[in-house]
Amino acid sequence: MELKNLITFTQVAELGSFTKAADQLGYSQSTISFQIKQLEEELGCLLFERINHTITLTERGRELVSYAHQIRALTDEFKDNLEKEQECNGHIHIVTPDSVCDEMINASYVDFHRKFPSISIKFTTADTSVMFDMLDHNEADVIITLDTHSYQKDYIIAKEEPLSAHFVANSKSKFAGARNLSIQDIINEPFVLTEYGQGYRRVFDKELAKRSLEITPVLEIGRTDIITSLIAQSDMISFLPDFVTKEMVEAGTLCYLDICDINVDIWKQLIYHKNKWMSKSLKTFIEYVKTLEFSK
Amino acid sequence: MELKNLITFTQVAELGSFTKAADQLGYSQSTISFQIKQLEEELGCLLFERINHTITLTERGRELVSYAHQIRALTDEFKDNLEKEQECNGHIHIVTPDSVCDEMINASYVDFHRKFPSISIKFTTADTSVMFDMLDHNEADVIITLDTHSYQKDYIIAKEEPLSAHFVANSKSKFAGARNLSIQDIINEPFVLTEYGQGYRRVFDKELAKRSLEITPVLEIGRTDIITSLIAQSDMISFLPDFVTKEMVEAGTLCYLDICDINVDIWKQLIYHKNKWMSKSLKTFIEYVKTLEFSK
DNA sequence: CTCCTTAATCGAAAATATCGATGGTAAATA
DNA sequence: TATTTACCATCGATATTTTCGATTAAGGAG
Repeated sequence: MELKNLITFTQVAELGSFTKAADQLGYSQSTISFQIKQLEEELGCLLFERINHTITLTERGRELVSYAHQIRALTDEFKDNLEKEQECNGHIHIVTPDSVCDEMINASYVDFHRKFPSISIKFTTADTSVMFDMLDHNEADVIITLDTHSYQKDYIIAKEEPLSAHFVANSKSKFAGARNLSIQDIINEPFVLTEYGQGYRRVFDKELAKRSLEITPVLEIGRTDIITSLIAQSDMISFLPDFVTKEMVEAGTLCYLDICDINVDIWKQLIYHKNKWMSKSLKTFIEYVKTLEFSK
Repeated sequence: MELKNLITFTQVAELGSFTKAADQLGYSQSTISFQIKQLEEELGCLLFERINHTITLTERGRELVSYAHQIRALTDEFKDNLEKEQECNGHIHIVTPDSVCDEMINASYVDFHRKFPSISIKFTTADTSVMFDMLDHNEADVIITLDTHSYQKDYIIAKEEPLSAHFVANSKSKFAGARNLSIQDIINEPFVLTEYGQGYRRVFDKELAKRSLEITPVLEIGRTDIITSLIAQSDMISFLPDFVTKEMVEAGTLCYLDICDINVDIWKQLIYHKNKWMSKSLKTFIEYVKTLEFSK
């Protein structure tokens, strides 16, 4: 039972004539005969009675008219919805490190939701490698990484920015205000760092390794908000991107340490898979993120 | 958007695999690819995302699944209904003379309805010629005629019986009990006859005409129940099929007149059009009527 | 590193839909 | 009454569409 035949059928039923339906639908009359016959054979019942070359709907035919209309209504409704959706709604799954998630929720989410209320967003946090796996398995629509400035042919980088990062401590720390410190000066202090899984932590470790140095942190944790609040209450030191600490530094709670002999190259990248179907909402989201100052 | 494709689509969505759906549906895998592609092109949107040879439903795809299920449910419901109807229900339009209508309603309808409660019947009364017109225009499903023993290639006679008919009068009539009367003896009495439109009335007139006789009835009326009750209360005479008068004759209210020199050949016939679609209910009805004593 | 699975693609073959012409019938018209 | 018109069924030829099988490319598992 194909939709095409059903449409022909309803047209015939409405017009009460094969010939008229043929004209209306742009078929030849024999085609209409064929299509109706096909329907009748498939359903195993007569839909029209033909007596003296005029047709009358049978009982079954009348019922089919009703069903056909319902089916028609459903397909129309679906197509209407499709067009409306061209407008913009849908779900987006975005995966980021904890820190970025925090930042985006605090800084941008309310605004985004106000502008595009019909786009629903799911935030998940994950390690860099997991994020790429998720892209590969289409479990994430976009990811944001804090890592080296990487490039791979399977992924598209929608936006990227170098990120400045500093060693940070409580502003009452003995290192606060000290000028031209060396990494050696602080290497034995108690460190709180993000998990190794986070890209920029790996970049950081690699940079130390170049100098044959290594830090064994007293605490490793993904949640950067927890790290900053810990540092604020103790003499621990961390190494964090500025966007995480900026607020507290400006408020005078934390301060950057002036370590001159290490320079970590971290990038913040907005990435999606090259085969990703760009729904309107996904495009909208990406365009929106592009307007943001990434590392403010 | 053809139903075939929708079925394929739902199967793919359910199994999460083109290949599995192909196996299940008995298609080759390339056919599934083609059908889905066809759907996607027609709808102008991606239904599945393909990343690394695995498929994921898109937002639209998920919606289509829901619509497809609804459509599927509708067609299933229709087909179920079809099968149930094989059982037997529907409407039958039967057209008869007044007299037959009366008889059938009184004698058989209650029984028929008890046996086949899901068959609804519409009775209409009409003249013989109108009845045949109605068959020709498929306005009547079956007709019952009281007429000559006729045969025409366009019609199928499902059942037929010769019908005996008598001149009848009030049992207190001066002719009651009289033996070997001639038509001449009663030709000038006041007659009440059925309308000329009823076949057997025409047969009757023709028979008289053979003898160069003619009756001008004092009243012509289709309703034979009215004729009989009139006769019962007056000295009028009528000519009626026995099934109409039998009861009152047995009750002693009316009596047959013993007219020997006229013999009217009337048949009761159950007729339908040769192109008529024999629905189960129509078949049932006809079979039922065949079990009846037609002219009891 | 190899085997297995997956989906896309392509050309050939098969199946199907469509058309136009024809025929028969009934109704409308002259 | 004869003629024309309108209607649907049927048939053979044609056009279109669908399907298949083989191949390709790429990831995943062992």
